[in-house]
Amino acid sequence: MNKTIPVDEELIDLAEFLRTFGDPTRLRILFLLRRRELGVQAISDELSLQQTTVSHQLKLLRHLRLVRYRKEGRGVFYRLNDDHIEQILEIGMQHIQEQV
Amino acid sequence: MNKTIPVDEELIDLAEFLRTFGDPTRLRILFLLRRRELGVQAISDELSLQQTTVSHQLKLLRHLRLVRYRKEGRGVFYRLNDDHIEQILEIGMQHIQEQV
DNA sequence: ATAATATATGAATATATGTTCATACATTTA
DNA sequence: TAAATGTATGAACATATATTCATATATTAT
Repeated sequence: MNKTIPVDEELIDLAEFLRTFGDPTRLRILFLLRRRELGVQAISDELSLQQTTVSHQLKLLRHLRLVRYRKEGRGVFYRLNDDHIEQILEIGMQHIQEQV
Repeated sequence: MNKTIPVDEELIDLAEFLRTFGDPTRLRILFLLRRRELGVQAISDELSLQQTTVSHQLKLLRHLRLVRYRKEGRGVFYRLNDDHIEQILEIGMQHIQEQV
């Protein structure tokens, strides 16, 4: 394993990426999308969040590539971007469920 | 795999845990500790950070169990808590290094 | 006991972040 | 084209967070 410290730009990108997992609302959206692809409306309804709140958070999730999306008709459908996302959620859950 | 959404308390704990990876200073500390156990002074010197800055961040890292520590003499020596920490750093690095 | 060394903590401040309101943009239907 | 539907965006506000300064606590050495 490579034990060097990443350069500043990488550290900033990495922090930005991992920070995106650091909000309960975004986590709810991610856990929901872990099940299946969903549109904005469906996410809002399922989680009882305002559409604008969901859209703002999805914008972040898109930019940091935690989710992908496709447009169909007047809807936009989101899903998790790749396996990394589920892996981090999984490891995180393991960690917090450990006896302290 | 279990596809349910964690309950609120878990979501808050998980967010708090993962958010802790979301700052470049803390990431620097974690990558440094990935190599070997280190005292506060050594961390400050190595990363050119003030001792108080490092102590404040280590307090966070302790509380969220990203690091463990042991006291020896007048020093306090920190190391990564468990494999989860390295795993998340590793997956995160993979993610940001992917071609966009 | 006093001084020296190592680490931790509280308050203050500047910056970042999440949610809401208002509104814009895009696509489909009438 | 106008209305309806679905989604996105900008500004504002309240709260959270990172760093610094001042100082406290703990351990060792004199």
